[in-house]
Amino acid sequence: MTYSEENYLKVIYHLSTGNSKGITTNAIANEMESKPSSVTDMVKKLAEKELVAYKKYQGVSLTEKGRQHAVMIVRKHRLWEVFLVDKLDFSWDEVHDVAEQLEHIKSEKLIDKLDEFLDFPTEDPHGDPIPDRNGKIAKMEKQLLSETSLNTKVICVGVKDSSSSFLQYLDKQQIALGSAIEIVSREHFDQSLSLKVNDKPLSVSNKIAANLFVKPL
Amino acid sequence: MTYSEENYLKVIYHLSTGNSKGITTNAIANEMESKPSSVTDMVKKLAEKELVAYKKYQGVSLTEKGRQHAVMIVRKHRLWEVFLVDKLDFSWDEVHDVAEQLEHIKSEKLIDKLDEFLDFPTEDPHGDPIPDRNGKIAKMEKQLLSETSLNTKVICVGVKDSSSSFLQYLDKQQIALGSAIEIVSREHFDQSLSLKVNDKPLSVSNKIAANLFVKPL
DNA sequence: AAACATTTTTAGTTTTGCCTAAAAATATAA
DNA sequence: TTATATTTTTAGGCAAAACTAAAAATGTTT
Repeated sequence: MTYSEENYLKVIYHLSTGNSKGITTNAIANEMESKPSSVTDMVKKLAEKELVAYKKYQGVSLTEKGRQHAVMIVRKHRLWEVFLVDKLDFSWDEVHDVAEQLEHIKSEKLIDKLDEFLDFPTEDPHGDPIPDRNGKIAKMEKQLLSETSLNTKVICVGVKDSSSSFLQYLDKQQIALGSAIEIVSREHFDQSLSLKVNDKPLSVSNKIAANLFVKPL
Repeated sequence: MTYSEENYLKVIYHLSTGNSKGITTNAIANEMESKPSSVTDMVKKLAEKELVAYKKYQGVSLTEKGRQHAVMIVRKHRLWEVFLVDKLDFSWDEVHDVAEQLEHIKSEKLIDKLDEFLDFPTEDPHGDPIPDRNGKIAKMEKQLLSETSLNTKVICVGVKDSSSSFLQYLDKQQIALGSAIEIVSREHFDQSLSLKVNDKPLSVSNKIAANLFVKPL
């Protein structure tokens, strides 16, 4: 499996979650910052290897085999992120690009040993679940802050958008995984929220709230 | 710098140590398990980028810029080897292939943080020196066991050949870095040696002795 | 120094992964 | 439902990195 094939599988995997239909070549091309025609080429190759199911003009979807491969790449990516943050003191907004490279290292032993070394973490630094060595993903109860009702006490358990600008905003506001959040009021006009984050008052836009995962206390 | 270019630089670097003249395309092709014609192509490209000095039919040598790059790849390779052995419990005969992949990961921050995490090791698991972040290599006093005189007490500090078959042989004989070795006698016929390794008697062929680095106590 | 052998380079292909431009299929609108 | 717009695929090309086979240069013998 080449570097490039792995990237395609990963992208198709991510586009698939919560999307039951076939993934369009356009969507893939957008995500990969490439061209639809390039995607068509690669998708044919992946179909040849039975990693995706593909019918012309109908989009693609992962086969079970393809899904299994994709999940393993995600596992590697997220384990490396934990390593970078927990062991090498990277911050959560710095890990993505390096993990993108590390996820392609081929050695089952390496990844299982790393898993053990990190104490079998179940989530990465952004709160995303880490598949176990069999590809099983423990799903966590979580909801968007924007969809949470008033006066609820919740804790922050993840981010939807993990762009560094969003993560740096959260750092600035001292919101981290594990932060206690209470929704004090919701502005009707723009859906912005008044919060208490670790007992300190903070006002956030709906866009912020729509990218923060929380779970009830 | 591509993956392939890095591999060429690394190979040229290794062939250069202890070899003042230009490195032949044939030598490089042998080392890389490829063909001389392929080497010629790549060498031209590297010369274009001023990483090597190259004159047709005269072989290649690294420029200072090329040497600096090569040393950084070696630094990464050896640091990752330390990581694998010290932190993930790999044995010294298992690390090479994985380190070969990891050495191409691009992130200065990663490698400096890793260095720090490992406590700034000066040698890799085979006793080879690890260049510091400026490319400086501390050279260690060491000699081949085969060139050591009788009745000398030495300790094992490295291996010349780091193939897994040799390393596994050493494991079996319980010879490791730090082992105390005394040369009891040398057989004139085949230059084989009678040793005491950690006070236990052991007889080894000249070939073994010619691949073990030791230093006087 | 000429003849032969070896090494190195050149020339021309192949494969992979991408591209552009044009054609084909599908989706949307009048 | 036909016309128009959008999406997707095909066709043909390009660059990187490898290869084979042939040509050129260098080395080695006699």
